[in-house]
Amino acid sequence: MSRSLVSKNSKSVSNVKPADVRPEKNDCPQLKLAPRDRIVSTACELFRQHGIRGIGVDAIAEAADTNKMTLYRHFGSKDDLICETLRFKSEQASAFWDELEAQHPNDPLARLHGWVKARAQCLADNQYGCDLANAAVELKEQGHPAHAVIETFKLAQRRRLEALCRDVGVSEPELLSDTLSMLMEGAQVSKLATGSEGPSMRFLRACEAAIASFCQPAATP
Amino acid sequence: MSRSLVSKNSKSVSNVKPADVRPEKNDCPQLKLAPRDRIVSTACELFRQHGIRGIGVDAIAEAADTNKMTLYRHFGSKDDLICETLRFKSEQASAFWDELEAQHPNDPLARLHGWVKARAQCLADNQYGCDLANAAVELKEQGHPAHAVIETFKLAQRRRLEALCRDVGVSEPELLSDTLSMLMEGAQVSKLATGSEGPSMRFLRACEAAIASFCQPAATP
DNA sequence: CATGGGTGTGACCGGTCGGTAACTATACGG
DNA sequence: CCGTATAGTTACCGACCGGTCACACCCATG
Repeated sequence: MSRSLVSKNSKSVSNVKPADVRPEKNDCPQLKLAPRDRIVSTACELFRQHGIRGIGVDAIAEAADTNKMTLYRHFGSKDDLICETLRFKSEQASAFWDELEAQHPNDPLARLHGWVKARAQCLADNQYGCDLANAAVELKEQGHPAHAVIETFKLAQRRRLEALCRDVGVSEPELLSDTLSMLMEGAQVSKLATGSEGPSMRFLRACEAAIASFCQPAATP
Repeated sequence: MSRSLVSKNSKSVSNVKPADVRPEKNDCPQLKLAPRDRIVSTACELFRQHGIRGIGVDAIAEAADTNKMTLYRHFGSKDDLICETLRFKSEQASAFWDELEAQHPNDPLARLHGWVKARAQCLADNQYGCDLANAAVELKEQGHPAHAVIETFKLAQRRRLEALCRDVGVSEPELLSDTLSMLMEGAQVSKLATGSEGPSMRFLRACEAAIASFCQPAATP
């Protein structure tokens, strides 16, 4: 008598059909952006909601209020589109850093706390984690062009955070920077896996504690 | 003149065909375990390598040196199999905790450091991160039975780590526990996204620094 | 030797995938 | 007003997906 001979016909792993997406077509009318831009931003959203492998090009095109042919005229393949959406997200993140710098000029510590606060807010706002990191998890085929985009993005983020920690004048800026990076990345995936009542609920306090401990003259006795 | 009209016919998002997997069939002969167990452990490995959506039931069955019918006689659906592999991994993790307890009886602090060291080793050894967390990232369909398995697992892990921190007698055990959880989760996905030269390279030091700072009477001035 | 449960085989199903072809409709700049 | 470029439409392709069927097989137990 073997175990688990139950629950047939679930189908929940299969992709999302165009019909499931259509109702959201006009949620963000995007006021007649160029088709290409509509496709990119729609793909961003659908990749994030359903996963890269979980949504088809047909559904993306339809949700973007266009069609597959037009999509393929702008992007040679789905992989191309994936890379483009990741680059798009990269640029948004880069803009966030510029904004942060503008908000707290000449005050690195305020910038660092601003960073933590913004990340915590972002964590609370969306339930899908970092698109770039999720893509890295989802796309296992090594050599996939997306990996280069992801790595470039993560490297840039790391550099900026490390530079910020250095500007604050903290002891061991690389260690603090990488600690904060891991806390952030971990908070996002943890929220996906465990829900908002999991470890991620203490993300902000964990970051502040880490920063405080590195601002002390030395944490070792 | 629009951008990126290049690179057609990549296909790298498509699933792995049985033929691609067959050569590895005998890598781990598993010495004629029962078909059911061969399927579970093979599925574990292939899910981890290719992602849950990236491998088909046919390929799993073939790699397990059996066939699709037998697979479906033991597991009513692919989703069933997914859940079973996640439960399998959960049990392995649970066994790891027991082992840890046996290695350092009556010495919570050694146990905590042992945990960090083991996690760091695991991080160095495998390149695929936490299977349960990866599944959470990959399976966006809410209501998927795997989510319950994942949540149960993560909850158990969190409880054990928090109990350990409490036993150590640290200040704010929940905060340290969740900090370590996030560091670990973050290190794994960061390694996937950024590679082994990214933030994850400082995972061990980050953990030790966190523990040290919580062992101080107080980190706040 | 029979019988019956677990296993292997191969064909098959409807559906979706990523991607393409051929043709039409629209917009815009000269 | 025409030519060109872009966008929309429909149908199609081969491949693969998760899942099922009927049937032969093996082998232990009675």
